[in-house]
Formats: sequence, structure tokens, C-alpha cells
Amino acid sequence: MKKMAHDLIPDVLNDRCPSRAVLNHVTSRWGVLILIALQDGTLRFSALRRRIGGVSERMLAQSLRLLEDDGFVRRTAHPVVPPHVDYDLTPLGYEVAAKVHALASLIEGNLGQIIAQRKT
Amino acid sequence: MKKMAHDLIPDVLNDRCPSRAVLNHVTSRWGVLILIALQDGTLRFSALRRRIGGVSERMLAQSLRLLEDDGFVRRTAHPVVPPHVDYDLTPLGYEVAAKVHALASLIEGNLGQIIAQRKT
DNA sequence: ACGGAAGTACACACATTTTTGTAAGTATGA
DNA sequence: TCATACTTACAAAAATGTGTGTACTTCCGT
Repeated sequence: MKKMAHDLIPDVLNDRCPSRAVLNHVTSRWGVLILIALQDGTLRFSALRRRIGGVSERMLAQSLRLLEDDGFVRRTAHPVVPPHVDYDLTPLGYEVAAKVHALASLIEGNLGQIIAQRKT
Repeated sequence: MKKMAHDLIPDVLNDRCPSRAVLNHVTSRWGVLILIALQDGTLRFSALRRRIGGVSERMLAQSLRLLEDDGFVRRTAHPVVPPHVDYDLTPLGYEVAAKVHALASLIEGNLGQIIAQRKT
């Protein structure tokens, strides 16, 4: 007799679902911005850093590695000195970036109202 | 001679743009899940807590207040004892929730591949 | 009938965990 | 000396969890 499937359907509302971790990577403070920035094309590490206001080298490197591990970002290192590394989105990365960008744009577009109606 | 506008266009890539904070609220660990959970309709505090696996009372209350302040969630308290409080989405909240949900679904749908191709 | 337990929607103090920032170091060419 | 693309150690800041209290009501057993 077969056992029933119990975790075959990913669900972020479920504490144990690994989709939680992936979602956290893309919705993380810098992950979101990296995806948005890379939508316009390939960027190298320091260009990306200049593009994303306020990110430290440490956090940029760390966030990039998470997104790379999840398969949203591709890292291409050219073995030259000084170092030259390019970052761009994978096909899946583009899809994710599009959704994230849509969300960010919606917020940007309604920012006036959001701030205006705040009491605090 | 007129001064040029400098911060009229919200931009999340800009460190000083207030859209950053709002984006962080909706993409926060529990904010995302609250929005997704409330898409199905009104829920009370403890029902919401049961729906979202792993959230503590403290974090749920805190995250709800941020989303309420930003105008995405509406809180309706019935002055009875024991307390009865309903939470649901505002029109803008629905729009935001839809985008967040789309993102989460995309990740859920590709979770298999994401995990499969991981080296770490 | 009476004590006790559970449910409700939080707030608050405190401790711990996680995240994030800072500064320094690396090897080399322009 | 600066720029490149990081890494690592250390420190500070932020997020999160835990346990307690509240002001009742309803349900339970005895």
C-alpha cells in the first residue's frame, strides 16, 4: 500500500515548505533591488553596487550568492586582473524580476496616497 | 529661475526614497504571508495566526499594524468581550496582494527545479 | 453551584537570534 | 594611489521569540 503524498504541493503558508526560504531570498531587502536592477541588463559587481543606493559590498555579495544558488542570477567571472565579473538574470530570474518589479512599481505609483493617509 | 524637482518620482533604487520602507513592509517575512492569507477574505487575529504557519502573536500584531498604517489592511474591532477583531484588505491592499501572490505562486510552481539545480 | 481551563486580541519586558554594517586585507595593472 | 571583486573578523543594530498579564465569557467536571 502506498503512502499518501504530504508535501508535494508547495505552499508558502506552510511553515515547513522550502518555498518559504526561496521567497525570502527574492523578497529580501537587497534581493528585490538586485532583481530590479538586473532587469535592464548585465551589470558588474561595482556597477550594481552604485546602482543600488545604500548597499554594502558585503550584503551585495551575500544576496547575489543566494540568488545565484536559487538559479535567478548568473555569475560570469572573467579570469583577468583586476577581476571582472558580470551578473545577469536567468530566464527564470527574468520572470521573478518582472513580478517583483510590478510590485515595486505599484507601490511607487501609489506612494503619494500611502503616505498622505498615514496617521503615524 | 525655478529649482528642478529632485524627489518627485519615487524610485526604490534610490536610498532616500520612502517607497523603500513601504516595499519592505509588504515584502517582509510575515507581511507577504498576511497579504496572501487575507486574499481569501476577512479573518480574525487568531484565525490568521493559525493560517500562517510559524508566526508568533507579537510578529503578527506588529506586521499587521505596519500594513494597516500603509493602508493595505483594514482593522475592524468589535467592542465585545472576549475581543473580536476582523482584518481584511483595502482595495489597494488587494492590488498589492495580487502581485505578491503572483510572485509566491511563480516560486511555488518552480520550486522543484530551483531546489534540484542547487549545488549547496 | 463552583473552581478551573480555555479562548480572545493584544501589550510589555526581556533574552536570544539574525541581519547588517565597518574596516581591513588581497593581487595586480593603469 | 585607485579601481576591481570579493572575504573575513568584529561590532552594532534590528528582528524575532518567550513568557506574562488582561478582562472577561463559555464550557467542563464534580
